Amino acid sequence: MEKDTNTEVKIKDAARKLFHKKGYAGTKTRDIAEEAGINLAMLNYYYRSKERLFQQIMEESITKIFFSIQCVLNDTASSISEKIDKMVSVYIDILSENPNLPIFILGEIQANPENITKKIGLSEDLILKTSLYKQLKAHVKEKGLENLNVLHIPINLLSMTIFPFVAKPILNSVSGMNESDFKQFVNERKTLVPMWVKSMLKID
Amino acid sequence: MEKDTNTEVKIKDAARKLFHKKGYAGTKTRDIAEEAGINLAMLNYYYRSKERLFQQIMEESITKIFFSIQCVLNDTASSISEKIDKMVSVYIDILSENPNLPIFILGEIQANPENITKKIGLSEDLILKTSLYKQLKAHVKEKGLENLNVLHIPINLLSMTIFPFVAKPILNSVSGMNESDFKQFVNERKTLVPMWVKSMLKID
DNA sequence: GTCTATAGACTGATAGAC
DNA sequence: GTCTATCAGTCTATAGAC
Repeated sequence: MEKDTNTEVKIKDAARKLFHKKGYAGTKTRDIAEEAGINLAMLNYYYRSKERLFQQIMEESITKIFFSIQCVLNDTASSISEKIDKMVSVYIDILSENPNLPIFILGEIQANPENITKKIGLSEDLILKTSLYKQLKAHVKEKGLENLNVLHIPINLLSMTIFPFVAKPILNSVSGMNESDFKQFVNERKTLVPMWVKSMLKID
Repeated sequence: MEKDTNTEVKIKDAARKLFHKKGYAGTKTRDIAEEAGINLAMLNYYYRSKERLFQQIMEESITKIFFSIQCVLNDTASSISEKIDKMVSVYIDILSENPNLPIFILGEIQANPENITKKIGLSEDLILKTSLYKQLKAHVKEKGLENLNVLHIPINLLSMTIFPFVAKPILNSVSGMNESDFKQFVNERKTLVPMWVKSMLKID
């Protein structure tokens, strides 16, 4: 067991912060060392190389954004309505604490599609095989919405939940929002987004 | 007048492609030269520096994604409904031809918020002072939706329109979509997204 | 305008002292 | 484990021939 401010942890925390903000190519190992308050040589002592350090950060990031909600999507005990509420709430909490996470992952995938999508297990299990997806398929049939491609629904849910965070700096500029305004705006969406999505499904 | 495949244009086309995909830090001048089929020295002959070339690409990109729809948003002759239809349609066409544009701009802003937001004129004119925004303010009052912060509406419109493009590589992996499936999926949204947003506003 | 060759600065990584 | 010093490779940019 190590104390929670030891060198290894400090390096990873600094790396996460800088990789998330600047991406792999935009982050220099010297910047990570400076941010962590340690020597450049320590980075290679603990993590062998910039590439290996990046892989660790990327794996943790993928886990956080893709697998955090899997238990919600696959809870066979909960209804569609409950899953929608929970999903939006969980995501908004995650993104509030990791605002740079979505652009980081999407940017790295765009720059290097083969590496990222292959390395991580992005299979059809993530959406098509979830309990939520099966419930949605049954629901649209029951409600006479057969013409609706069900995939639009989770996409809308994720769109309206994630997009305000990726557009946050622009929102600040074009609407004069400050940090506190943004917090309130996003908090309103915890109830609004589920309401809108349920309306698309004729729930309630 | 120059022929449309001259060196200067070839360099800019190559630079746009690579900057959009890899970002500023991830793009090397040698890669731009190779992609353009010209010599590295030519890049500096025509554009002085990587930084200046990037600024030109960035300005064009900002114009394309922010100012292309300003005429739609400020058309005093059209209704809210017509503006929504047009906005989604125009954006989907732009993004279909420039799929890497949103992540490029959002990524550069995240990496360097001061530079980008300040350099470009991201004032309140872009949304708060548009004809659409005024129409929306009047509409929610008329429909008894005063409790709704109007800003949620354009955010939802942009969310549901742009997000499928930024998540395209993930969508391919998790849903088995190919290029043709994606085209159809996005095309469906040209009618679905306006329908959903109008429903939020109790239009129709 | 276009090329080759190279200068000059930066970056990732390591050797070796402590 | 931590530091300083430095190597080897890469990157942007330019000088100079044609």
